[in-house]
Order: sequence, then structure tokens, then C-alpha cells
Amino acid sequence: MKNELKIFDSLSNKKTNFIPFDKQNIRIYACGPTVYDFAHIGNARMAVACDVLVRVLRSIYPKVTYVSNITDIDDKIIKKSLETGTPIKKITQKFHKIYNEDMEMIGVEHPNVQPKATNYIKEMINAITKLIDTNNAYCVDGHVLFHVPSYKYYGSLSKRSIEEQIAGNRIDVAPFKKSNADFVLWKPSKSDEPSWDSPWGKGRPGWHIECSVMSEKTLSLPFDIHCGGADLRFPHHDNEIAQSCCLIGKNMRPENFSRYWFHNGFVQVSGEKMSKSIGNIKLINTLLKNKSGQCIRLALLSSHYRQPLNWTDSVLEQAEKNLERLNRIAKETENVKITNEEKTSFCCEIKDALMDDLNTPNVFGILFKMTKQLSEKKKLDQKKIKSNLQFIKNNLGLSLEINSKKKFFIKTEEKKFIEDLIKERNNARIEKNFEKADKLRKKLEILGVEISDTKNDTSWKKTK
RNA sequence: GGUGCGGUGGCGGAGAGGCUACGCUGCGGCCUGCAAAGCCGUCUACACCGGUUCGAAUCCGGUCCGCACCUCCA
Repeated sequence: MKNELKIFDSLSNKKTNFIPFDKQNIRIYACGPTVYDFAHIGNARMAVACDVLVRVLRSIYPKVTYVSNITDIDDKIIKKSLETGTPIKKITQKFHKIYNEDMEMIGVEHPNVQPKATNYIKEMINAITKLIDTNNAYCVDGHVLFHVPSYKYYGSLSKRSIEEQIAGNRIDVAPFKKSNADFVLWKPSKSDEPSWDSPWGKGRPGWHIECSVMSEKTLSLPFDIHCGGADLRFPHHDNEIAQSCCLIGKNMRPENFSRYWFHNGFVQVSGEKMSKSIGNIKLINTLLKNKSGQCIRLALLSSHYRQPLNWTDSVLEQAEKNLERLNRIAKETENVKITNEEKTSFCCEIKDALMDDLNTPNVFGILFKMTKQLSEKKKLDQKKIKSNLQFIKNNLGLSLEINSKKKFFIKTEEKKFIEDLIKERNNARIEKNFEKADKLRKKLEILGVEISDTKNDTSWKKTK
């Protein structure tokens, strides 16, 4: 069994062995959400992919510091505030809280540090000042712009030359830019927009600078892995590299900022891009009304994190079935005792799959093969499946405890009523009055109660 | 136009030169008073055209078709 993680690094575009900078403390930064609306399935995919990465690293190394930021100042938030007449702080506080709650529901462990952009304005101003002092940035009309040609390795992540970007530019270039590719570090605010005092007048930071500042302040440089959605690769991550490397010194290579880059693929909905204009955004909050967080999590892990994921109802339904099956086996093997040695030796195959760039679909393939062997009587040690289920629990964050069906609140008197009907039905069954028994089954069905006869008793659950 | 990723059975989804991946669904059976679950069995695959090889879904060349990014986006 290999205790070595291989990850696909988007900077070198290769699957490589992960070698930590400091193996006593692995440091990871992930670009988190802009909190102006409910978290959607795309936010969740990134959070779950990083969560698994962090869990796996924690199983190998003594300490992992995971930082994921919250963007709480941004044009989208300002727009929402103006549209709804709600103060910015109220919006960001609300959706920040909801984001954390939703992520917790789908089994995502809270990052060790979750910095907010507005808490780092002073540090951003200092960083921008330094970039101006070192001739990497310039100030025009209250704007401060990063001068892209001043960074030798610009575009190394997206593999795009500056000429290429300009050729394909679809937006009008602001006239005050020295180079078309230059981007904003600081911009002036209008009177109705939030602003902070700065050497360049009242204004607010551009989007990219916050991650450069927060990652350096919370982790120090270089850190090990920088994560984010595939769309952030360009321009956001390339801009971050440029800023951060220029802050370190002249001609610093991208590796001096983050040593590896981890990007998750996009979520599509029924084959289309998920977007506000199409109106097909799948919110975690909404999905949680019908399915458990564990089910959503399993659905997200059922395809490889780098592949595009086409979200459909059937993806969720399949996940639900698979989860029920794993839950059942977990219950069956509840009392099986395993030693630590057994745990390690039984999990080689599944661990190798996970260590191979987090190949979660392969992990499930191996696991399901085992469950089949288990039912083929004695072909598989119960200890083996138990070990593997525990492995899944720790590394994939699937608790395998919660019923995957949504739990409904049931009043005591309703419960008694249902149980009385079931008793009546079972009496009818004993008397072999099956006509009456079937009628009672129908009646319960109408009440939204699903019953299931087992050897000794009848179990039931509410389904609506 | 540029950059990158990909096309695997009804669907989802790994693999990556020779060994049934796996799951869901369908079909046939066992078991159940019925139902559900479970169990056993089972059908459709590697976009197309060439090449390399004893052997290619996997390697090489070409063709076609998708998708994403280049603009706020996870």
C-alpha cells in the first residue's frame, strides 16, 4: 500500500507525487464563495472536493492547515444591496451563515481559518502600496492597476500568452490601462458604494488582491496547495500568482507562491451550464428539502472531481440507493470488531484508489465489488468490509449513519395512530385475512407511511 | 480566433496495450400471503478512418462531434 498521494497539478498539467514543503504542517488555501446568495451545487462540489483532499492529507500527515476565504466585498454584493435595499453587512452575514450551515449538512468540515476580505483591507492597501513602489502597479484616476507585462511568468497557469488574451478579448478595454491585460487592484467608490480610505482616495479593493493577501497572512509563503473551481484558473488565479510573486521579489516563479494547484470541474445541469440567466441553479438549501446531505455528498463524489459533473435527478436517485445499501451493510456489521492492523491491511486497494488523485468513483467500484462478495457467503471477511466502510467514513466523510431518506417530524398521537393501524394489520395477517391487511396497507400509504414486513415485526417510515 | 478538457453499453461512471471494473435501470428466477428489501442469473461498450503490435477501448497519425475558459462566476 502506498502512503503517497498523487494529485493532478494544474500548473504543470501533470499528475504528480505530492511532496510537502513542510511535512509537519501541510498548508492549503481554497478560494471560497462570494456571499450574496444561497450556496449552489457548484460551491458544494468545490467544498467537498477540498474537504476530501484535506481529510486524505490528515490521514497521512500530522497537521494540515486549511484556509478557505469568504468574499464579503464585491460588485455583485453591492448590486444586490442596491436592488433589495438591504445593507451589505446584512446580506453577507446572512449568506455567510447559510453557506456554513449548508456545507455542514453535506459533511464538509469547517476550515481551520475562514478569513473575510473586509478584515484585511489594511493589509491589502499595504500590498498595493508595495506593488506601486516596486513598479509592478500604477495609479490613474483613483484606480490602481497591476501592470501585467511587469511579471515575467504571467499566464503560466492558464498557459496563455498576453498577446493571446488581448486577441481574444471580448470586452472593451478601459482607456487608462497601460497594457490591455492590466487589472484592477483598487477602484474608486461612488458615494452610495462602500469605501475605505486609501492613499489613492476613497475606494475598495479589486477582487484578486484579497486572496493574495489572505493566503500570505494566514499561511505564509510558499504554501502547498491552492484550490478552486476550474473557472478561476484564468484570470483570477493567474492574477493572484502575478501579485503574490511580485510581492515576494523580482522574477519569482509561480511555485514561490503555491507549490501545487488543484482545480475541480464544473457542474452542469441537464447538460447545460448552470447559470442565473438559464435559471437552472441548483441550491443546496433546496436540495436538502428532499434529500439528505449525505446523499448529496455521495452524488458529488460519484464522479471524479476533475471531470465535468452533469447534475440530474437520476444522479441523486442513484446516490440515494447506493447510500441505503452502504447504510444497510454498515448496520449489519455494526458489532464486528476490528483491530488497527486489520483496518490497515484490509484497506490497501481502496486506499490506493483514493491516493491516485482522489479517484472516488473507483473507490466505490471497489467497495461495491466487496459488498457483492460479502453476499456470496463467506467469500469475504466481514472484518474487511467493516474496515473499508470505516475508511470511507474517515476519508470521504460519509457517516453511514443517518437515514438517507428525509426524516419527518411526527407528533406522538399521530405515531400512536399509525402504530395502531399496523397492529391491526398484523392481527389480520395472523388471521390470514389478507384482504383486510391489504386495505390497511393502502390506508397507511395514503397517510404517507411506507411499511415493510420483516421476520419478526413491521418497520415503517413516513415518506411525505 | 486563442487555450484547455473530453467522446466507454439504455443511463451514470472508472480503467488505460492481453485479465467480467462498478453502480442504476431492464429482463428471467429464488424468497416472501401481497409489497418492499435481499439473493442468484442475464442482454446491449469503448465516436470514425488508417497505422504500430502476436494482441489496441488503451499507443501513433488524421477526421468528426461535444464542453469549458478567454467577461462576474465554484
